[in-house]
Amino acid sequence: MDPLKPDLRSWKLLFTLYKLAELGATSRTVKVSTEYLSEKIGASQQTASRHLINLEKIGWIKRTITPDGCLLKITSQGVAELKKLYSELRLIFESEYPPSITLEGVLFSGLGEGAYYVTKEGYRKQFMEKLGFDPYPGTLNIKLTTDYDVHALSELEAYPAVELEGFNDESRTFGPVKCYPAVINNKAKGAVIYAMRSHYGASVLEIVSPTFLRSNLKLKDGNKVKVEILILP
Amino acid sequence: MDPLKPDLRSWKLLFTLYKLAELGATSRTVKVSTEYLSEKIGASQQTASRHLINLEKIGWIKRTITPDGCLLKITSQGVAELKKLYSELRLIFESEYPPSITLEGVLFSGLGEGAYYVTKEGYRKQFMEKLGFDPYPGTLNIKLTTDYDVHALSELEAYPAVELEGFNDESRTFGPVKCYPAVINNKAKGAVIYAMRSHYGASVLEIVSPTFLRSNLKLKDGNKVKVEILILP
DNA sequence: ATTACTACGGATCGAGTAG
DNA sequence: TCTACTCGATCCGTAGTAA
Repeated sequence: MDPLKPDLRSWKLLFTLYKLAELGATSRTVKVSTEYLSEKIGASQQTASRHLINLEKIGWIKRTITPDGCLLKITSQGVAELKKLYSELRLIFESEYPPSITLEGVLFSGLGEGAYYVTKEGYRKQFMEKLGFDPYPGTLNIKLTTDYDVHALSELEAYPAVELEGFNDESRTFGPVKCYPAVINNKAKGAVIYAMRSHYGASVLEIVSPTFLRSNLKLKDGNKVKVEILILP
Repeated sequence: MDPLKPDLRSWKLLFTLYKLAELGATSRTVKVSTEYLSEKIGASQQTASRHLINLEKIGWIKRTITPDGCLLKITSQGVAELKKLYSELRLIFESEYPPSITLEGVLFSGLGEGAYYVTKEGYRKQFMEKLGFDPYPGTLNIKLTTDYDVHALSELEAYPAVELEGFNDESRTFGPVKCYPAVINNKAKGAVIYAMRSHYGASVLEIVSPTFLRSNLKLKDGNKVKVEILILP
């Protein structure tokens, strides 16, 4: 029943809350009988009553019982719950792109040159500015193993990215780079560097992060790694 | 499990569908394991699996099982379900007014003059045009009995209405009238006529409909009548 | 590693009913 | 009438496990 950890249980209540919102309970105090509500939610009068009791308990509605119905109003907390649902759906339907893409692959040791590029001041400054972290001097190389993952990565190209500008060094030119914020193994923050180099073809993910992930996440070569790439809205 | 009649049961599946949409399954084929999905919906792997089976059964998703996860895409039918939810929420939050207001009162016999006004060609024509029905020559008078109902009726004034224009007869002038489409006792279509006359003060609802409601709904003086007033978006 | 079956137990529901 | 309690029945999520 913890509203902070929405699971199937509180979702049932959210459905009832949603139906109350349909009756106008977000803006006005509405009078509904539990019998009437039960028809709206497709359950029994007793279930409707119980739901109202629980909704009041978790603070999503304010309830006053009268001899011929309940006077109900959704609290600001309840409205916030519905708005959360609403804005998530808006993101899904109004955004051109999916909110995230999750890929999986196998960790392997690269040639160590990721570190070289990442520590170049020209890039490093931009990592801090645009991604919000100072990159650990080294990258994680993930080999994609399935057709699905390779294909999904190729789709990524069309999505909006964080763009790092190219720059000139004393000795050479460094090209522009595209990055995508990402979450590694559901835990660590980082970013996928797209096409920094094409040594490995289109089936390798190169990941930069603020910490040494191999030790932080206890990763070894050959481990499966999950990378959730976040698409900018 | 009937998708056309959303209840607590199908809502559970809609919840899972919504979580799949968050993963981008509306626009792409996504690979998710039932274990991963179970975390997203706050349930067990087995429950996630069952939900996917049921979602496929009712045609909301297309599913391909692979050795390391399911390839899932939400069907157009599934997307339609989510859009229905989305547009309902949009109506709730983006509309200035509640979608409907339900009032209750007691039927009583009026002075019979409702019939006089309703049959005037000047009004009758507009009823047919703007409300879509030819009014039965007679109205239903509902006396509101609780403070809640009287107060709710007074709020109605601020909401957008169907406006019938005034007109001139040989003998006199008929003023403009505001109407609200309504459903009587969850069954019959009709309309509330607002302030056609103020004989009864602010605690009486006058209802016009295409049929003789007293016989149609088996109503007698003193019966409780429920009127759901529909607010224009 | 997956998916998804069976068995079980607790959560939830609806009938009856009290207040 | 209304709400909401108790109490069986049912449902459904979970554990264990097969494929």
